[in-house]
Amino acid sequence: MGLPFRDLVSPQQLDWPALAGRRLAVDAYNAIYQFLATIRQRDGQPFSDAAGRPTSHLIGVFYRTTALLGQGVLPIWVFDGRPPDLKAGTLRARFVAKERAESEWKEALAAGDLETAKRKAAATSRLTRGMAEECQELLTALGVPVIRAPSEGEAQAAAMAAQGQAWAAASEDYDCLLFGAPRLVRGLAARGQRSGSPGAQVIDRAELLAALGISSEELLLIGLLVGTDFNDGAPGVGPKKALTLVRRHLGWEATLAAAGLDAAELTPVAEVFRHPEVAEVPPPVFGPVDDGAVERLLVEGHGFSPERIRAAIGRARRRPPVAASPAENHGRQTLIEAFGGDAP
DNA sequence: CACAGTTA
DNA sequence: TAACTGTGG
Repeated sequence: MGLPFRDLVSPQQLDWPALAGRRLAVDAYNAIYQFLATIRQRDGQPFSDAAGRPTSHLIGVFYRTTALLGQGVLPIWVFDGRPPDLKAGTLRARFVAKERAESEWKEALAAGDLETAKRKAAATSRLTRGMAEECQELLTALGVPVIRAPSEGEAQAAAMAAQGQAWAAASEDYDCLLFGAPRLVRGLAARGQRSGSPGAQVIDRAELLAALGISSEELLLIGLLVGTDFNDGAPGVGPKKALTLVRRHLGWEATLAAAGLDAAELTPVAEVFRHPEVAEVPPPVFGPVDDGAVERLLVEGHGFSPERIRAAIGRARRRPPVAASPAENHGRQTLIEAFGGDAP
């Protein structure tokens, strides 16, 4: 899945006030897949409405978004378009892995092993076109901008951060860094309004390169060596070995050759990262929550509890004040700007 | 995942 | 108030 960069990066912890007033280009598919994997019952069965239609994606998107807004964080949800042709192999492998997890889930259930069952069930998650559209509809009703990327959502999110339309890209996958995001926000689980709640971690791309002593192209090389969604990587080479090799600064061809990879074959893969297919998008605008539309979708459409929905919308409206001093406010958007000059 | 109710 | 546990759909 994502690049194994955990051992290479040293993230900086951010509390909620540090994120307030900032726009985040959220990798929607990454977040929703996590919701589908984790918002499940004890036996691994996903949540569903009375008609048996899944609702885990809606629960996750709704509560994540209202929690972020309640913290003053401004999420722009960026959805995937058509995957690059080079991803076909990865997509096939994922399909096979899901089939396998499906049978292992059933086996665990038959054996009465609920813990394994839930873990296997998580790996069967499928995000359908209809589910993505439903999430987009919900987000629009919440007054939150939705971007449909032409191709990879992470690439679009990275581009938006690079262009300053967002402060950072938000994803659990490190791929955003290869796509050029200047900052990557991870761990965006918005554990309530509670004091001392964790907030999130940020990885600054320039700081990362400086700390590792490598260039942008060399970071891409590490990706190619360990493998991405678009290539297999060198056998036996993980992040540590890849970094050691890249630090010899042998250059593009020699580095790949040293790991037994064919540079010519990897040029199109590198191009996906260097020049990803992204769209120019208008400045994202946040609007007011359309209570009626949210309730129609969640309460009437899927049997959510109206009390819970109203309570969460209320929390989303109760945003913290914008940063106190101009210095602290640097790089942030005031809530009046964010809400199209119509702050409540 | 995030909420809500419970417990100490 | 914080930590824990069951529930939501």
